[in-house]
Amino acid sequence: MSPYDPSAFPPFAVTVDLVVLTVRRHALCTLAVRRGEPPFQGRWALPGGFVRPDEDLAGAAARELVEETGLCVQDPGTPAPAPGTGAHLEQLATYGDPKRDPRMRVVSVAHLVLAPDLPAPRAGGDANSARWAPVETLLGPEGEASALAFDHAQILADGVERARSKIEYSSLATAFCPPEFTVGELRRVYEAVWAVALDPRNFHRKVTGTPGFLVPTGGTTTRQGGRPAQLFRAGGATLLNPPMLRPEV
Amino acid sequence: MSPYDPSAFPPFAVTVDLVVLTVRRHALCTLAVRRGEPPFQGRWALPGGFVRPDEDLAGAAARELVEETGLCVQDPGTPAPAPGTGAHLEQLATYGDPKRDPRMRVVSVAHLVLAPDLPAPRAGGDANSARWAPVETLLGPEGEASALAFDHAQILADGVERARSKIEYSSLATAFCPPEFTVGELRRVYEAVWAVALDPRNFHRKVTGTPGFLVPTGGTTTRQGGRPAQLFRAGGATLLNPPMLRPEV
DNA sequence: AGTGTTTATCGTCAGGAAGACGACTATGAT
DNA sequence: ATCATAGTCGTCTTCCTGACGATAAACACT
Repeated sequence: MSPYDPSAFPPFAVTVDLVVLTVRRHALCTLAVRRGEPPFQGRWALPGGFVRPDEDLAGAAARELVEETGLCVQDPGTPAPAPGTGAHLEQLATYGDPKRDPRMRVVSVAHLVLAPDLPAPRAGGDANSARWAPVETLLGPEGEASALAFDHAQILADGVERARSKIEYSSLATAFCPPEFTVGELRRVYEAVWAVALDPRNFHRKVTGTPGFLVPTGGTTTRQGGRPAQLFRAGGATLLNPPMLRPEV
Repeated sequence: MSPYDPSAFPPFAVTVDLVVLTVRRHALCTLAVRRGEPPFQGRWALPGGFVRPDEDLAGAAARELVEETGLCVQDPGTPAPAPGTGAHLEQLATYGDPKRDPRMRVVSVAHLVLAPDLPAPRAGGDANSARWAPVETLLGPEGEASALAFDHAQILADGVERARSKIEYSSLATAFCPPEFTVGELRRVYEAVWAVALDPRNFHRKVTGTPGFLVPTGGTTTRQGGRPAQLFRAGGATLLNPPMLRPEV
């Protein structure tokens, strides 16, 4: 058989699933929707849906994101024209185990979205309920009652690990922040994503000393209490060199 | 419409494509096959083929790899039982632009394979010709006559970039080496993949000083000429911390 | 007004890692 | 014997980080 015979191919369903991460109340949270139908009816799952015949994968992911959250995505691939605006979206990995969906053969292209803290999930489309859940809860002990549907626990774990490692060597952590933010707010993002405590003084030295990472806006804020802090925007740099080091243990 | 209605979904063809990288004569090379039929007849392309209804994505990639090269893959996920044996395989990314194949909607899950230098590509299966080509050649100037079919130039570029960055912080470079190798051979792998020159003394200090990276076998070899060099096997460590630094510029 | 608390920011110091590079060693080739 | 080639061990300087002291500027009390 020809490896590219277009007339005889096994048909697959292709979906996109979304790992939408944000930082809420010092914890890394993800968007979960409750399934309204079998299989896994009533269980939590990652948002997602079928790819349409005429859209590409990133487009399908962006569409699902708007439908579920109202969030707009910075043009993928293009360096953000207005850093801090909108969310970051990237492809995560593809999951295609023959048995991952009991009904049929579904290949799901998972995407990772990093978003600033949002007011509240609007249950758009057909999702009759949606919520931000701490990833600790969803990935907690094995066999948890709150376990995610399908292989979504694995997808979420992969997405979280991707985010954890990517903020080491890129400026992506700013995607969790509003357009203007303080060094302390950025530090709390790192602390939430890595679930560690960082030294405020060394962190400040590191981020302000990395060229192109942060651009001072001139303003200050006191919204965190304490001494007023300088406000920054994300700079043009996307890669951190040397990287931010994740503490051991 | 329900996002998971199994009865009405747009059918896609799902394929795997392989970026098989190796180091030959101090150059990073990839496996290319010549297409025997339209579209892109006579052009070079990455090896690949349809995913079968009952196999998972990594399994399809491993099967295609055996068909094309005879190469066996270490059980993916499992830490290599015999490091240096077989090839490393991992998922790279998924390409699903609606127009990427002019005939039909094809979503391709690209995989990356790192292999030691192999004798010669055996044109297995139906590939009437296959060769190792330096990635420089295939990715050279835009609009080259030798350009790859479909979006395979993009896939290859992504695979090369993945390999280049992954040998920074992992011990994956040993996947390009035979089971036993010298520090100099490993250094030449880094030099070929990164296309840079590295200081032999600092490189030696770095790799021998990283716990778990290299295990001396006791033997020595002189196959490179010059003073006999110690032979090593890949150690159990998979992550390099701190990473190997890629020289700037 | 004064005191404590919180957060931000600057500075100092010691230790580790890396780049540059000198020196020596052990082979084969001429 | 001499040279060329590769491998291996050291040294020195520089940069970065982690640990942590000290000061600054706001707010909440009393």
